[in-house]
Amino acid sequence: MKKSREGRTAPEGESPLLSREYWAAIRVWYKSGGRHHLPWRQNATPWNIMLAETLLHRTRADAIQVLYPRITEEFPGPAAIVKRESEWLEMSRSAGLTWRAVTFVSACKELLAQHGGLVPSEREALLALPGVGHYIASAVRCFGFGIPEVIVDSNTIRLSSRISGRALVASRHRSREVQKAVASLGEVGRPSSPADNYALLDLATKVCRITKPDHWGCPIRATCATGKHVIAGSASTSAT
DNA sequence: GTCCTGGAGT
DNA sequence: ACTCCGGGAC
Repeated sequence: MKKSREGRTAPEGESPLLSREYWAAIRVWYKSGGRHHLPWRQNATPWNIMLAETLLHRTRADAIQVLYPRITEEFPGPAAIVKRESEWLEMSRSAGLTWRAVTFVSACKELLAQHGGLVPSEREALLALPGVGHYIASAVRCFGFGIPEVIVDSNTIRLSSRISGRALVASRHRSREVQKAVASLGEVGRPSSPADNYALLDLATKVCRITKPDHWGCPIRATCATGKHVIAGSASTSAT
């Protein structure tokens, strides 16, 4: 009921970065190039997503991939985490967490105390949980609840930056500028569906990599400022 | 040794 | 807005 932020007018309607045809190309690429095998995508409940995103925070997906099935089996909900806290801490420590795992226990206690042990879908309620910021809140809402969201993380910031050719500083991911830039990735500039957001994340990690981006394997290279530049350059100066 | 990543404290 | 956190990959 109260969605209007205090931003004066503001709606300048971000122009979409990707046309309908390029979104179609991304979806085609995603069918074969997406990381559909990631275990937290198989059974994407709000709890599983919250757990997975917490684990993924500071670790690579490969490392969590092996640990995740065991953890979800051992801890199917916040009650299990609270009940066997030391087991949780020990198990998650091997993934390279520490204080984050402790924070997660606090979040689980709040889930039990204030949300009947269930992960809430409201953004404000999610953000109120310890260790849950904008990224995890959006991920839980989108991947866990199926609500279209703009996922702002280093991957989508990098995508937006390279496609538009506009430099974006990832450290300012909370700034309005970056939020809008990432939002413009969505078809018609709106929040994307879970599948589309998975596609963006996979494209970012597998093709639009931090180092050595695979421009030639990119389904949207023709509309990407960075891709166009590189490919045009290679036409005259290939070699090396 | 350096960088990486999102949240929180300052 | 800036800085720290903690382990792994390189």
